[in-house]
Amino acid sequence: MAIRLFNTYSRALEEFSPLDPAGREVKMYTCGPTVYSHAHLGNFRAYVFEDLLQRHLGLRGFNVRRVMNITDVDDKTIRGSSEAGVPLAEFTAPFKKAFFDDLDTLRIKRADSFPEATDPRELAKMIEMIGTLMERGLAYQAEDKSVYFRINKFPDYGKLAHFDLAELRSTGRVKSDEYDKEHVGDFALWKAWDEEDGAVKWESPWGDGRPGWHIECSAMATQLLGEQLDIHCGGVDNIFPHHEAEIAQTEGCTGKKFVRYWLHCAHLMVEGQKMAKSLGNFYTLRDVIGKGYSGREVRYALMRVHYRAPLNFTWEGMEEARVALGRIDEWVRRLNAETDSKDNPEAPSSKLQAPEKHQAPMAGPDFHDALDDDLNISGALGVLFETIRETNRRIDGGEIAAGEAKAWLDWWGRVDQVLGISGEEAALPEEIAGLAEARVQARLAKEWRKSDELRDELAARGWEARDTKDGQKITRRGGA
RNA sequence: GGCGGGGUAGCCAAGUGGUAAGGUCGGGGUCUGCAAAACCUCUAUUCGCGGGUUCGAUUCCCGCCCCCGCCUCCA
Repeated sequence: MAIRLFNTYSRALEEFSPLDPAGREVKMYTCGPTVYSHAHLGNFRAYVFEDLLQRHLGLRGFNVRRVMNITDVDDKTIRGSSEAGVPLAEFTAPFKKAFFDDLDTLRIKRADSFPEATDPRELAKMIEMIGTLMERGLAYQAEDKSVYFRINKFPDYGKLAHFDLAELRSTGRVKSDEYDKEHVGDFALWKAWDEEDGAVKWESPWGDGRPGWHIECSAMATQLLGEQLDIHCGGVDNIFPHHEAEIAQTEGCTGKKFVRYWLHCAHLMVEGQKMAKSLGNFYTLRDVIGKGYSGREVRYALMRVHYRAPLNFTWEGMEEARVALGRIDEWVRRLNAETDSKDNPEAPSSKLQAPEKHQAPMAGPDFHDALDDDLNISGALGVLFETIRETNRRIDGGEIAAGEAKAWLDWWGRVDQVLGISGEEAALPEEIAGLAEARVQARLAKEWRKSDELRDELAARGWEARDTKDGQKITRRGGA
């Protein structure tokens, strides 16, 4: 089954085929964070979506080369460093580190490179591109000394967002100091230095200053991935102007189609509104972890809604994620028990004849097929949970042989290559083991009151005691 | 005003021209010393509203309503 993706450019589902179908290489560029504070959950929704996309393409045999930029110079980083009274690089460093820590917490695979806007090599590329645009009359230096892109010279400007330039209407977000431009829609390629920038400046043919935001991505993408990309992702708020500008700049330089597939994810909402730093209604990953949730629980909560639908962040949703993951964990444990507990791993399980060949037996829709359809995660999770219920039912009935349990674990392994949500068995702390043993003794003595107290005690510490036909089982609940 | 996304059970959310996946919550069971887990079972005659096409529409067409976002540097 072919992979189909919704392309913002055409506003239609398109069958995915990379530039180089033979090599199966996919060049993917994803807009990264501006490191002036901690990224918020809305940002991470986008990164989790991109991670899911990368993992699914990987499972389908594509070799994804991904680049994610780090914006470490802009108005906000400059303001932050000046308020903190430290050099720009010193101000952004801890936020860069925090960003990578957060990626790890959410089990987001690292991109192949994370270029930074202030890297001299990247700056050189930006200046080179601006120079080319100047030569071609696609850019001009205004009276304020800044260099702007001349959108009237680029007929395709507006094609991605489907905007008619004549219809552009100001929303008051235009800064008043941009009156030197030929057209209100012209955007800065190089921003001339002014006093507020302090020590932050680089030399260029047009005087000291710093790069505009958009040129950053054009330069890094072409420098690291080439003039044409397969996939470019971001949040819907990047469609205009950011990605529109990227197309104009890049194609203005190369004359080639910049991106084949534009993918954008919808916003994360809080109480029905977009989560945004500018609105002050945002949570950072650290806020949620601080409430006792684990990275994989957050990952699941961000991933479980289709990327093009708005996702409302709620604590109820976090609880649901916790319960659902606990169910998956328990299922995996049971399958493992079915493979472990049999006396002879060579022999089929005691109970029934074991079929020799256990391809995970699915008639009907497959997990990965669902994802082929524009990352239909709900459909895919539906397959997973139906599988869980069915295999649990058969384990209850003693119908699963060791070989089949093993086959299901293999199936889960492939599924989790994409989901990245499997739990890790936490080692039993001595203290917990002691309480558990005391409870076993109490139960043997039929001291129910004492055993119930010990169960509560364990629960208070995040461990659950269950009495099964094979004796007491201690498992970690929630978290991890 | 222009351009998008969305409106399906308490909540989250798939989906198909033929009569509604899955998750979660809640009720009832099996099991258990009691629980928990797991499983079984119940919970939308109905898919924002009104028309139309059709033997039949949640699914196609037309009109309308509501929510959210973008419209120059927010993922």
